[in-house]
Amino acid sequence: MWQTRWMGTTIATARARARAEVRAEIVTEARRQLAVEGAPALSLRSVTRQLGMASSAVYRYFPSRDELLTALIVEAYDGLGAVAETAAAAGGQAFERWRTVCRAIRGWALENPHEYALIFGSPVPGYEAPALTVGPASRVTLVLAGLLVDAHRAGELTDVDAGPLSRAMSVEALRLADLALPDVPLATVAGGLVAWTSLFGQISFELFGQLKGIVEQPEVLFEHAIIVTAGLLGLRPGQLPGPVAAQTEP
Amino acid sequence: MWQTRWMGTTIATARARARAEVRAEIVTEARRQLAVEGAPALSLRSVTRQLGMASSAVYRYFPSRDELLTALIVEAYDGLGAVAETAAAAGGQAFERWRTVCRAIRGWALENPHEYALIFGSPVPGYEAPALTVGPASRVTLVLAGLLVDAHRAGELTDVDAGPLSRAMSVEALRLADLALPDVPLATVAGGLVAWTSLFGQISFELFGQLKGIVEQPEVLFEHAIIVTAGLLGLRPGQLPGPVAAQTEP
DNA sequence: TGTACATCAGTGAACGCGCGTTCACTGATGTAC
DNA sequence: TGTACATCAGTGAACGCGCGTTCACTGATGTAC
Repeated sequence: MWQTRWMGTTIATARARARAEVRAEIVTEARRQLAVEGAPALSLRSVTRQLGMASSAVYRYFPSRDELLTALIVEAYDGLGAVAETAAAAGGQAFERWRTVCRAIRGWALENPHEYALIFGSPVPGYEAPALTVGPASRVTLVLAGLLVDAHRAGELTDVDAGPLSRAMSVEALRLADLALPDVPLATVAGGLVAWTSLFGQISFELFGQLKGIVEQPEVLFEHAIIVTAGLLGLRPGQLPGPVAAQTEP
Repeated sequence: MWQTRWMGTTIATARARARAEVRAEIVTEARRQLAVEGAPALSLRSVTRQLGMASSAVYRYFPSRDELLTALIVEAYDGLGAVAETAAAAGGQAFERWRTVCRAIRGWALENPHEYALIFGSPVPGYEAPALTVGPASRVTLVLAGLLVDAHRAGELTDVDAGPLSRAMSVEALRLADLALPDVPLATVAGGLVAWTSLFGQISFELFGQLKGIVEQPEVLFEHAIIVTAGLLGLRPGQLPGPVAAQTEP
């Protein structure tokens, strides 16, 4: 079926393709179980059981459970990163983009709570994320950074009035600016860091149950947080405080 | 040894005391293992092993592993609550108190990372925190609320300029104000919620390794976050931007 | 095109582990009279 | 003060479980000539 004139390479490709397919099946099933039961309940045996293979077969694809976990972590980061990138690509005013990206990130988290917990929850003791997760992990962060760069270039950043930065904070901000936020004012970079941690702090509190009994409609608080954190970046809503979309009823 | 004239009650008390002591030993040992290995590695068997008792003995004190976990969660909340209360009791200007409490909370988290993860990290699938954790859990939150109430009474709150609140946000803020923040302006209540999630978001990012490779000195960013989030509450540093204490060198 | 050989995905049994929980028991502690 | 009885903390063996990982193997897929 796969034979062509270049038999050797083509057949080799077919085997490699089969290999890639099984590998993908394993990851897919693992992701499914992660989504349903959460990371602690995920085991190689339950994955292979579900796939109808011997439990030892998985070792042809992953040298250990940790490697499979790593694959899931990478998938999670990539999923979140893709969502954020798509949201940012929609364009529009800087404030609107910030809002769109924030909502997209929260949306992804609500749809994939266990994946979110996997990457933003308590670290698994004994597990050290390998270097290859760094790239996927930075996609969201780079989206946020790019947003600030664009806003600055478009002249949409107003001054941030948090008082002068401490010297040490200036050093941190300067290093980051050189890295990913060229020309963005340091006060905005510093505020951006706080907005960044706030954003995920908000989502974690919601997902991990910390708002229970205190905030009845987390999405309402989230919308408020978007506005407030935008202020930390030097972003203001358009001339009129536009309609707040997510005021859904309970 | 314990005999007195009221033998019955006294001896009964002695037995109860012994019981309480063993129970405390179990919890102490469990807490020790939690601190060293983290919650996932904590098992009844390892606790009793370390204590030199039969693994079944623990069932005289805790009907299941989850009950022991609950005890640890309560202890963690109480520890954090006590630290926050002490910090708030130090008095001073509203901004200074905010800063002191924030630092105290972070200090506790850094000293007790696994306890912090236990209460603010990813929830354990299948474990539902029982109602008796609610009281200890609210201690920190009430400290923060009290701080705003005091600041308002002392006239130390300036206006928060985040634009008008959405109607839904006003409803949330009003309910909370009635609950624990009498007379505090709704914009401050709303900002306080965001500051609250930011505070813990910041700490979680630091503890869970999310700042790695991005922020070199987390305490520097934390000090900045204190100032910035204070702004969300309508709190400003004193007349002069006072010395920032935690600018330690690496 | 045909044949001998190499590769390698997948098997199934086994190892060794630690876990939470139950249960019938022993013996010390406390109680009632 | 002494004795019969009740309570209950702690024991030790056992149950049943699922886990990650290893290993010698089979048989299909691919390669070299």
